[in-house]
Amino acid sequence: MDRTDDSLIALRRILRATELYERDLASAAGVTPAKLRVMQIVHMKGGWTTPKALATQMGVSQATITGLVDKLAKDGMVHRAQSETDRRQVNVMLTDDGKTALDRAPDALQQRFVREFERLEDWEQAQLLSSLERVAAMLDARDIDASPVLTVGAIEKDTHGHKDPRSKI
Amino acid sequence: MDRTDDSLIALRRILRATELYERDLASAAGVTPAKLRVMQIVHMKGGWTTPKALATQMGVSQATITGLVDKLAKDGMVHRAQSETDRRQVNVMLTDDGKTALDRAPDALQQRFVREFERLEDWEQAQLLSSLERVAAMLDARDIDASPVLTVGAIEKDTHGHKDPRSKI
DNA sequence: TTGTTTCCTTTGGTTGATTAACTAACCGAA
DNA sequence: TTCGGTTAGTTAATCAACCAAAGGAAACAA
Repeated sequence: MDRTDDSLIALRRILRATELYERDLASAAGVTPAKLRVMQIVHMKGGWTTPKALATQMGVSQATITGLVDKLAKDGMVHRAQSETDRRQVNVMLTDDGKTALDRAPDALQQRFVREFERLEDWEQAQLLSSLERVAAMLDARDIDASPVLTVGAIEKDTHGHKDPRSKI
Repeated sequence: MDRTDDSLIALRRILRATELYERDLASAAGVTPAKLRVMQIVHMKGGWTTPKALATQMGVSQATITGLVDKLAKDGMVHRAQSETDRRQVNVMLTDDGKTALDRAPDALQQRFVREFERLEDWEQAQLLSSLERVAAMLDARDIDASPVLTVGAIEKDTHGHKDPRSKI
């Protein structure tokens, strides 16, 4: 019985599946994964956002965002426009082509997860959620720092105070 | 209470933690993630293996492995030796320096998971394992030969029918 | 006004990946 | 035994995605 190894294997399968889906998704939309991520975030933010916000959310430097937006602009997926309120800022907006491309890339992984998840019994959903949050806490150093000793009772509250507004899969 | 959303968020945190960890490794001790992965696999295989096996396991092309092994050899972490049984083959072996470096650059993320996991009660381990395997099955129906090395980079034994082996989230 | 900070781009890299073309070695069948 | 096909690995050219450092320009604070 090697539960630790089996758990690691399961975890890795989850990561691997996500990776593969991300790639399929991107090729369905005709862009690379990183560019698709930019477009998804722009869409999620209501159609426009700034390079700064993109860099923060994606966890990369602004220089990287400049490069990605350059390519997306050349592909006609987004366009830049100077902010009227702060002329240092640039607004990155989806073009109609960009929106069309996004539509062609439905989030298959998320859809599949949601479909399967909602088919589960109530108690199964609760257990899965609790387990996932626990694993997330185990891997996410910020939570470890915040509460170094995890107890069963701590599971419920350990996502509160999580500032980082991250996207779903 | 939206369990589906919360589960997706937890999943995303798991992916995110892995992603960030891999990047952090790059800045630590000069060991880049891809090179470390090569060394881990060589170690796992008992101290030596071939470029072909590395390419298959990591899901990248042989040319990529050549490049990585080149750099590792230049760094003095591995060395090449022609196989005696098949002179087309090259054996990639860890040097003493390589072994030392592996010890010094442990897989912090995996270690953290293992440490936390093994601190859990027996029934908690069982529940976590069952949940992880369930999620893995939900996301990935394929049968992947996964080894217990927790990295985003793929380890896939059977890449047949997989035309485009890329990596990196 | 002047100095500082913020937002973004430019420049000049590195890493990790690809494909295509090539060499060398093995292997099976005529 | 030698020819043709397959396999293993390297080389070369290229690309995507990242970064750090060094700006420019606008906003802000003193």
